[in-house]
Amino acid sequence: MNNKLPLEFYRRDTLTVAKELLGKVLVTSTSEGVSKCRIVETEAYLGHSDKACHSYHKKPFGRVNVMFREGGLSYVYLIYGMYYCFNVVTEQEGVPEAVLIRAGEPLGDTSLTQQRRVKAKRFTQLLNGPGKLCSGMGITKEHYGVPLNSDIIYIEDMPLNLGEQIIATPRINIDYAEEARDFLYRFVIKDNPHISVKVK
DNA sequence: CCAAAGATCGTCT
DNA sequence: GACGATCTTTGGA
Repeated sequence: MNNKLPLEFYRRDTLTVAKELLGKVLVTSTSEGVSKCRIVETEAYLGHSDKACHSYHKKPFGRVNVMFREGGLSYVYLIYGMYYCFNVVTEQEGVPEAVLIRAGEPLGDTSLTQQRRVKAKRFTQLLNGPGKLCSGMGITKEHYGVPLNSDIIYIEDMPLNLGEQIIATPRINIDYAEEARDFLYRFVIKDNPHISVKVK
């Protein structure tokens, strides 16, 4: 089976995409092998109105260039000099918005993910954070600007499980962003054990 | 040119 | 709960 989400899926309102990505299946394919996970936590970053967004009051150069392009591309950046974070670019060309994929639930054969995350003490800690997710799925700067219908990285359509609910909360670690701190732009699957930070 | 901070994680107390 | 690792990007002089 191969139901990759079409690129049109990403070329819509960023908050809608952030919510609808929950439950979908992220697939990566590297020289080491194929890895899959179910997306359980996302955050929206809204260019013009959002002080927490990398592209806030920015021109399309350097790291954020890909955010200004058409939805459906991958935006990967290095954080704190050590960890990658994986985002999905959304909206139309010229609207610099994206969704950060913060946590996933490993699916299928998880041996490769476990090899990449030898420090994880529990199964639920394999992909429960943006840096861990990139590490465990083998996502690096090589994936910067790659379209999400390519063979090396894509997302499969998948409905939420019966009875699962979506919760909106403030985003994690953006205390510097003044009023944007309080925006309810983080979305998680309620009660899922693989999310990065417990909902209060 | 240089200083400082950051959409994090693992370790230690 | 606090802190250090590590390096790109940014902002100010």
